[in-house]
Amino acid sequence: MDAEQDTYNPHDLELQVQKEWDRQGSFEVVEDESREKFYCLSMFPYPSGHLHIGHVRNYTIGDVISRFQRMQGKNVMQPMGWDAFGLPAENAAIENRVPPAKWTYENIKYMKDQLKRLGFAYDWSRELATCSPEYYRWEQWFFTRLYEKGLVYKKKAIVNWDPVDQTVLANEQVIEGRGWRSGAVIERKEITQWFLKITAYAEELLDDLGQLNGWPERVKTMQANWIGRSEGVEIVFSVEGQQDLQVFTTRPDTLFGATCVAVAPEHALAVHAAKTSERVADFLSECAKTRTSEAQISTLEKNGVDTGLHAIHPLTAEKIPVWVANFVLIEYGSGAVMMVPAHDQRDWEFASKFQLPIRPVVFPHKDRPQIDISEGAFLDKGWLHNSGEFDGLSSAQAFDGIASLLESKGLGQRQVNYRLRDWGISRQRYWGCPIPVIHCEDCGMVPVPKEDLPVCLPEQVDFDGAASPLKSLPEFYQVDCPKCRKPATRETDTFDTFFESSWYFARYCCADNETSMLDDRVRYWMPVDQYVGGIEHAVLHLLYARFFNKLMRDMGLCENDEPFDKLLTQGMVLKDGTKMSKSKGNTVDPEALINRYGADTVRLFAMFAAPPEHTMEWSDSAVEGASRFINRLWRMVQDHAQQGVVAGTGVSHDTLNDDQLGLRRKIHETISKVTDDMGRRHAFNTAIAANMELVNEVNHFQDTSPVGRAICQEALESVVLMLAPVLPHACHILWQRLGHETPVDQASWPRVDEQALKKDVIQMIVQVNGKKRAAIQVPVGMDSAAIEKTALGHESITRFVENKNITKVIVVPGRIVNIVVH
RNA sequence: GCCCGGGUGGCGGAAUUGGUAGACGCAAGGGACUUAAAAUCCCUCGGAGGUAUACUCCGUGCCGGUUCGAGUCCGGCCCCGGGCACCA
Repeated sequence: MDAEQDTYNPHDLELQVQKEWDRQGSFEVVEDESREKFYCLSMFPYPSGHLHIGHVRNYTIGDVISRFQRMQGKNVMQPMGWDAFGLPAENAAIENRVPPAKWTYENIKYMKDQLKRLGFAYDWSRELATCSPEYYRWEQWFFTRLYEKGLVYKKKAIVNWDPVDQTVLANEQVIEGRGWRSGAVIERKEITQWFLKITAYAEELLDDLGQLNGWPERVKTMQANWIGRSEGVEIVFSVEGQQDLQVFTTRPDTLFGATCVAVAPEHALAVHAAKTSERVADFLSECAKTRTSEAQISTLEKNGVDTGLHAIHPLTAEKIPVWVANFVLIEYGSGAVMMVPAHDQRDWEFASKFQLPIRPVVFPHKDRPQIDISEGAFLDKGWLHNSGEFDGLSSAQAFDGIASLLESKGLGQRQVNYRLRDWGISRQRYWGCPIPVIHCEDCGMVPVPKEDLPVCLPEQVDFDGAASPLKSLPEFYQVDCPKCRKPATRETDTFDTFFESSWYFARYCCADNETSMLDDRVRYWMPVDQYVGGIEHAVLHLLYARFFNKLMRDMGLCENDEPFDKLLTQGMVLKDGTKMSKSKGNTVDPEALINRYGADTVRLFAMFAAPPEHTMEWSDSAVEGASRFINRLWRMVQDHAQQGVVAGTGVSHDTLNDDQLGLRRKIHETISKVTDDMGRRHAFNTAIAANMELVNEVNHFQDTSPVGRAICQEALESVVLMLAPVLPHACHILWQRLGHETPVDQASWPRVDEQALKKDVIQMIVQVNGKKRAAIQVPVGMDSAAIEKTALGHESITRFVENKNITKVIVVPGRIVNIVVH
């Protein structure tokens, strides 16, 4: 062995090992019914140009899990691809005068190289990019099938409109109410858009959360709240001289307290009122200047204006005013609410501001209609008063009674409402998948037939950023109607990029199929066993992907109900206390770290710094320690190997001395802990810490006898195997040094030797009044009474208990003794 | 504003089921080796008192509660982060 190989030189070594993997095709997999499969997927990146540290964290987690599962003997598929459509490519096109396609493909090339340098065990033969026609043709086809099934429709929706650039802006492009390029004040504008009926699946999407046992509770909670199922009543208020007004409420028991009805600024009634009232018209144009996002709307000061119209209360026939209010959302329910100021805080604030009557009808006491609502509304359920025939009933009884009465009069209907809205998928942008529809004057909307797909996005375009170039490309939009062959117009909107990321996980199973979207291989690989990605995707992406999976299932394209069996939501990597993003310019480029320390160090650091689900604040000072550890392990294995490796690690347990037994116990305690940490808990940071502890112990173990060296070999082999998922390059070489010919990525995970774990005595802590006062050594299996006696006999304990009354002694065998005195 | 998380030494974090708070590592300080530096090795390292590696008290964002025992459970607050439907 030459001296040069004795020093750890990550750059040459990593390149050499990566070449070997490539040559062997180590991570290319095929379906094999005889083996248990494991599909490990990390959320694919947007090709922004460079990997940032959040990617490194995400993909290292996925890679460690994949390599760990390989060592458990599973047939592991870990693919990678590119979420390649999106706004940043358009921004770059404007900035650098380069077509989005060119920019994107160059980024992909660069980032793929970066991923390879990190040594991830990807099956690159399955690589896909969503901006390639081979990929998006199938979602175009899928869309046309959904259209046939009636799951797609058009309706008007509000967008951010830049009146100077004459274009639609994304929320992100609106900076403090102004267009990011033009600086013009943004307006709300209604335009016709395509929608997917996700609400038709609301119930199943909610119910099936119950079978996702491998998902974090918090993600399921967020999704459940997002879907927002609520049971209530849709009530009809007739309006003088107008169409009836439908109002949904979850609190029909408060109906007698309704003193006003409010509609959203976009509601037909409001628009009608504006024709005759200048005040209403002014208010609507004021509202039209506010942002479209819910976050913005909800922070607005509550404001409104009386339309002058009156609604008829369905049960009392009282005339109550109809207002327009800026906090009523047109997109939720019917865009109108009944206001019950006494029992809804928002309504209470509104009524207080505009001196509308506040009429309490639900009270905390059955017999005593008294309540103080001078400081705020009474939100709890209770007992009804001032409610006609329903006086004296509980809220629950009144809910039923009032609902039934309204139904019998044809003035209302029990209804389940969802907060979830249908998914608007149209984008008035260039760099996206063309929506495959043709508008024909005679035939109406005509989906592009399968044989005409894909509708390719022209890639050589002039792009100035104002409006989509597709709208000025007659060769793109001037087409013949597929039905009647008359001249017609092609849709120039593209899909929301979430469309692409909603099914890529299935396509990886058969990325090479040129004749259909999915095939039989999906049945082998799906569902994804482990999905890894950022917590910021907890609702939107993960909900859309679940929805698409159900659509695909209902079309017979796959069998599984849910796409992701287990989910690991990786915490954000923050820089300066906030999310890293290109637009904020606070990203950390891991490349410099790889150049300086090598990929293994970067991987080790990313996994050791924090548990995967934690948010972590970036700091580069600790990388040094990760590098030091690899060097130490390297030297230890080299030193050991130089004395000659020990073949076979069989040692006769009965003949070992205490130190030897101690190290063997440590080895197997570590294997036991690390297996659990990596396999079940995904606590990679503590798994690494446990290996570091073991390495420290080996370091202090000075036994050079044949038996001692055999145990040393066992320890080093265990560490190399357990760290191979994290440090695949270094461990590849170290495993060879320890005398193995089969590469470590094909080795089996070490097994726990139960015999080595045996202990004769254990330590127990003795407390007095809950404070630690002593530690005692007791034989394993000692009964509680004997433990108590030992504890009370300890000199540090007698000091604390003498002259006091012992009221209680709690003994938890194997854990603790607590003596209660006073 | 609404929904979901988080808050433990100088720093990242550990404590898995309510049972020894601070594992492992970083930074810092001291020492060994070296002509020197780097690397490496050894020691100290939550705060206060104390000669002390004896011992005592305090200590997990704040206030209160449950319990023999609370970082962990419950109630109320404060601060920070994520999402809020056209960033991905």
